[in-house]
Amino acid sequence: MRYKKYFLPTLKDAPSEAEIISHKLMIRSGMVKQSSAGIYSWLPLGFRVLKKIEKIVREEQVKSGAIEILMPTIQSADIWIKSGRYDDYGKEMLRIKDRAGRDMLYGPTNEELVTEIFKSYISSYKDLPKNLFHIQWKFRDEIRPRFGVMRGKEFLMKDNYSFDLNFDAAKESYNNMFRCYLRTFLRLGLTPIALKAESGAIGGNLSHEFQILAQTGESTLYYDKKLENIDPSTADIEQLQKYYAAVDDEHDPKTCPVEKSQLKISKGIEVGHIFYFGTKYSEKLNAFVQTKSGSKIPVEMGSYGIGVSRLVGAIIEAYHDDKGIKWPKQLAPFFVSLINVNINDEKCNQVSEEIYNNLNHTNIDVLYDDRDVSLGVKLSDSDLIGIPFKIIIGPRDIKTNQVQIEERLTGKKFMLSINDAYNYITNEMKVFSNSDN
RNA sequence: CGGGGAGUAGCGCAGCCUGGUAGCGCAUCUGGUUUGGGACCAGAGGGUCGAAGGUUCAAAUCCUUUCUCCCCGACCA
Repeated sequence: MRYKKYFLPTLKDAPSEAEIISHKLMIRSGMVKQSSAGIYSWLPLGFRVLKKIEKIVREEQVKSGAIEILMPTIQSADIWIKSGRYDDYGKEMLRIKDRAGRDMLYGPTNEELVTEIFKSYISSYKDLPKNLFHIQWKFRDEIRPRFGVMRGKEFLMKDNYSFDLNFDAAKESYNNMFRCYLRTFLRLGLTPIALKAESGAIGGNLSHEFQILAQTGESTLYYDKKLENIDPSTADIEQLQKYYAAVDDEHDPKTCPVEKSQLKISKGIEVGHIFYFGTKYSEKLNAFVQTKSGSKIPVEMGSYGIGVSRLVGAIIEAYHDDKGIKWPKQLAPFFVSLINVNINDEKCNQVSEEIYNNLNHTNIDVLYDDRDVSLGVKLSDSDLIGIPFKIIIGPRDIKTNQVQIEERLTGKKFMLSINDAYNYITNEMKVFSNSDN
């Protein structure tokens, strides 16, 4: 992408409406624009990151056996009346009437709808288990939206729903998702902390919330040090659930089973939540399946959510410095920032174009800064938007066919020949894309 | 919803107390000089001062109503 052709409105000063660092950086880097309280437009840069996070979340779902569907944002009130939640959900639910005066709503979650889908087609134990997910915009009319996209009214959520014959199978589905969540967050570059949680409005009796560690998080977590070294491929869920982790208001130093030296305290942001709720919805909405013996029993369900748009803010909270965002490579909107120091220098242009074309042919996302502005502006914009690598092509070094490489995460800077620079970047790209799988 | 704060140019702000017809920095545009970490000089454009009503010869400024946004709390992916 050529910068001059792109739409990337960066700002030196953050609007006064933004309070926390991720919100400020998202506005300054031109990722989002607030439309009204808690509702945002995603500008090109933010949209790229959102899609990358969504892709990783999706891939991990699929790997874990969930099947993707897409349910509508607007739902009819009648299934919510059947489940009893039309009244329970209260003012958080945005209610709408269509032209015929029918009661509709903008979905805050999808238990009812997915149960309706399930029961329309599945009636035998032979078709179980099933696990359906979708990634769709939700709307919750929050009393007070805040922190930018971290607590918006409109947000992108991955939610999935498991259907099983009995409790043991449902528990296996639950544990499968538990593992999937750990893998997903680790792959996003985050340290996930799973906490036993109250299940709130969604209802149920087995529930964990997933927080990620970030200095500016909303809640204070007390947890066993060992949780920081989870290996998702070998982790034993039963074992993991025994590790201590609690939010501050549930932590009691007198009863805490973890030695003081083994106890870590950190701030966290909730990015996921999983629930087992049994037959709560299947009974009310008549989602019954026939067992081997011919009897009909309500299907056992669980639901699992990840706040995809919230993750954008949460990850920035975890990855930034005073210059801007420091995207983990797998999430960066562009992998490399190609900086032409002087667009009026013929050799600089020629070499820049050459590297730009080569990177494009290798399918490496490159932002070519071809603007006629000073080097400082280009460098600080690149730092602000958090691109992992810079290739700096300037008249001084190009005389000896050298370019400078700079790594955003480490601050490492060094000179390479033009060819080596290209090879270095493609190699970095390979290293990180292999480590994902 | 309770408590607090703010709406003046795209962004950040001053002016309001003490009414006299709007200003600064950044950004934008033009010309020139520059160019290795947010350049400089000269010039230019851009605002029904959130909205409505009132007081007054005169309102960004005083009064009333209203809308919006932000922060703290209860709620949540």
